[in-house]
Amino acid sequence: MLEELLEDLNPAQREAVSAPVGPVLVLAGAGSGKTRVLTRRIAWLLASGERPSAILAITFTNKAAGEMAERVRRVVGERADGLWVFTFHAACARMLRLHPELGGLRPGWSIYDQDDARRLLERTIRRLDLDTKRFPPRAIAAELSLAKARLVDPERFTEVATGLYERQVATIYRAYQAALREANAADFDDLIGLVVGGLTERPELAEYWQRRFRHVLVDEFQDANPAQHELVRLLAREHQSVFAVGDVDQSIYGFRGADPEGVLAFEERFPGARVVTLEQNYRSTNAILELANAVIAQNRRRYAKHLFSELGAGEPALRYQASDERDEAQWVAAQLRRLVADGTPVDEIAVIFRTNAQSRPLEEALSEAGLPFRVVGGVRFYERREVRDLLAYLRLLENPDDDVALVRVLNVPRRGIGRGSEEALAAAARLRGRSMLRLLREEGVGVLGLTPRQERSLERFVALVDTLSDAASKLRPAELLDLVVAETGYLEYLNEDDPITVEGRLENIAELRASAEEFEDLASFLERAALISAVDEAMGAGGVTLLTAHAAKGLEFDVVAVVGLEEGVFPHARSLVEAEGVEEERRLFYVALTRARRALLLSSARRRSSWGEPLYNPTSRFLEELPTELVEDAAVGERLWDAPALVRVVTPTSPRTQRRHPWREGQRVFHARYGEGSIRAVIPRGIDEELVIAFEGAGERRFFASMVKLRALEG
DNA sequence: AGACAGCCAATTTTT
DNA sequence: TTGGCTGTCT
Repeated sequence: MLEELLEDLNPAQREAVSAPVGPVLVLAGAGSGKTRVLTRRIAWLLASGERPSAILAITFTNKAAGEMAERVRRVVGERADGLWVFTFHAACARMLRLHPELGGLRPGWSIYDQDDARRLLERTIRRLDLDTKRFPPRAIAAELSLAKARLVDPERFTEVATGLYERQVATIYRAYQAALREANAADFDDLIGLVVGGLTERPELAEYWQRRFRHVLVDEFQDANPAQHELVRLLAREHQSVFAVGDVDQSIYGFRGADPEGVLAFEERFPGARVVTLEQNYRSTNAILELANAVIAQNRRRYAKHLFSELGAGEPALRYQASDERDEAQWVAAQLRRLVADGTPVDEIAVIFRTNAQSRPLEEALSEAGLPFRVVGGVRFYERREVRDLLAYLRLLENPDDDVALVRVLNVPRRGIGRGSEEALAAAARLRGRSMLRLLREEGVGVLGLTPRQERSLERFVALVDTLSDAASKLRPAELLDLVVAETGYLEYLNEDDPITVEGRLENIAELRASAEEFEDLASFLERAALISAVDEAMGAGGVTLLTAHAAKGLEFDVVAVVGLEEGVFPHARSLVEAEGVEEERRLFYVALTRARRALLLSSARRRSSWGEPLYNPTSRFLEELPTELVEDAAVGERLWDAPALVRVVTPTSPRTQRRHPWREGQRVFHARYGEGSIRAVIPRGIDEELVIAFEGAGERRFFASMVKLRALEG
């Protein structure tokens, strides 16, 4: 049984998987099978008789966590039940959900994502009478995030603050943390920080978790920040069984506090650690690996490592210098079209750029070339306004102290509660030391000194929230969501607000409902909604993938085009003035190159307009670093019309445009809340339909067919 | 309270 | 170029 788990592994992979229990560091080059090693190690531990619930496997993305759980399950089946395979944030959220006191939180606490955190921070800055020009919330948020990543709390921040500016930031930090606490909320960084704090200061809880997790495994270890390193250290304190897999050469999140030095310090932190290096690559041709090796060899701070593969010599990279970004995009499109005509599937192709802003000309050129494509990481699902609005309602029901959620929904849909009312409410709440909703409930609107009209609006809002609250404990999350939509008149609001976008927004709400459907309790649904970025949601549809180098990490494609190889673009201008900046950019370029299995296209533009202004950047230094014998220059002027006609183009279709149920007038239906009724009218609304249903006792109600949960009755 | 026009600023970003 | 915010007008 144990031996079986090692059969198809190479010697280095075997050594890692079967290492005796204790600290193990696996330095895994790109494409060297690190996920396979990690999942096999979990299977190995289970096969050795370890309980699943004693194992905590940590990743950075939900996608990676999902894949790992899936792969473990494939190997060990139901013996994987009870295993914790989570992101750092999800693992901490789960611990805090089980033990809110670990982080000084009360049950029902909220997770604030970047947007919520930024809003709270902005309010905090204004409240301190500081200028948001001088203290831009975005920049301050980044600074505080970095501080938290380094476990610098407000007290420590104050101690090390030099100069007036830093001292004021320290004041903001302190006030912001107080505001979070009052709202019974934790931001992303706090999820880690609060658990670390709790494990440090609460021995009885620390003991529980340290006993529970006999083994901690960490993927993408080079991306862990000091707070996360400390978390791993604390969790593994009792058993010292840490299995960390990482590649310093792929550390591309230094700007967010990731600390690849932590990889290098692993052996000090965990004495007696075994270190295994995986250098055999199972992904790319040797030409691609030699290009990547040559680039990364220019970096100083790294463990020397030389990737090789048995997948043949391969073809040199094709390089093209375009006149401008449009020319560049057209060249890429022409090349891709040729490759597709020759049989490369479109979803085995990626175009990688440094910044999202570069995608537009590529989208245009691919459209013109008739190639289907998808852009990864535009506006993300959970960042869409309608999704956030509805989640805010749900959050408020779970956590009445969540002022950020309250402010978000206070006047959405518009109900006559304007800035004046909001400010009066915020001030009064602050003065009386309670949250806004609590103040309204406990003291009424009378204490705010508002006009009768404003008071009435606020009272109506409180009545609405109370109605929803009463239902909250009785309904499943998806049903509660329906109720929120119905009671607030949210669909009508969307339609009035912007009829053009309403169709897409309805789809989003339907999708939110579908994901709510998977949950039995509100807290877990909200936790998931806050922690998932739904990057995965873009995956699946066929087409050329357009994405940033950051988003490309962990993915692989037959063909990769890396565009915009100019000084100031890639490497990014900002990196040129930062210490270690260019080295991180070089790692990013290395990540981009190593995504390719068979072929690489590299391009640059002599002229590129950015924000309307033309820029003339020299070609990227990274291009100069490539071995000349592995780079071939493309013929100048090769264009779309030189490429062969397409054999076939796969056009993505949206599965959600299909109707779920053919509702018809006169149909008898059952609704969980309103009971039995009959359909009075079916009105087409874009891709959706609006149903007018007359209920016995509940009167006439309107729903969108894609969202309402109805059971068809006979007759 | 809400609509609108002008102004400024602008990486990457798993969570 | 876009989007987000501020201040003014209705």
